Amino acid sequence: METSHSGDELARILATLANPHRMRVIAALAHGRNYVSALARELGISRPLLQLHLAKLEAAGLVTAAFELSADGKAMKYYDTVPFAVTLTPQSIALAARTLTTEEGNN
Amino acid sequence: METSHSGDELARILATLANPHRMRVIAALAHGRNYVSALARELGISRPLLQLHLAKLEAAGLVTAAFELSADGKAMKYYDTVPFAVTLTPQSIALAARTLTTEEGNN
DNA sequence: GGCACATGCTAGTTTTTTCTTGCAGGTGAA
DNA sequence: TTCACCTGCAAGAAAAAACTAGCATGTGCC
Repeated sequence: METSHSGDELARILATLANPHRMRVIAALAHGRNYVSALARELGISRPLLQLHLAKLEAAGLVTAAFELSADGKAMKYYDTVPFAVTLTPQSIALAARTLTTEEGNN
Repeated sequence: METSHSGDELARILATLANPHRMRVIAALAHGRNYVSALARELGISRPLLQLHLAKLEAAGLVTAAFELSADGKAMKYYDTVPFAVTLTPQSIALAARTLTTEEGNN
């Protein structure tokens, strides 16, 4: 299910998804949840970089994070995808554009 | 109708749509085609800036351009939206991510 | 203790994108 | 000719995003 987004929300979602790393993160998490260090190894990127992308995905509401204690007592941060469905058409863009809050008045 | 996109195509489409100015351009053109100078006035942005955004929209295949002679013989460049429909879900992202061509092997 | 694993954060660099400014060309009409 | 339109392009500045490197914390196990 998908509620309708404001123009700013939609712009943020699109900007977030429009990145190869983040697309791969979504793809990896679609197979199942994972914690950041393992995910970084799986994707072959550095952990700080992955954390940056995860933060953006979470800010856009596309993934969720949950702390969990492993069997040996370590705190792991598990990420999972949030089910979303966004349909883009000229009309849906036009509708969203009406609620954009970027200040006008530029030349 | 919408054919399925490669990961790179999808990324480009999303990056292109994820911009307030370009969303407004799509919205304006959804009401009807227009030429760039008039469109710039309508949107309240400078013509060079609009041309930049139109070029990106055209490169992403979201709008088309056509030259046309006005009644008084001036060459006008008319832009129009291309009907598109892209649905975004974790699964569709995952599918597209498999065809990304960004070189891997970074740390 | 020392190693291997987990997390977080931040400062600084590199790269990309966005935007402005300014110039060029063309047309028709007064 | 001059004015009001239309187009195109490019150089440089400004802003935003991406990325690296490094240091901090904590845990359990050998």
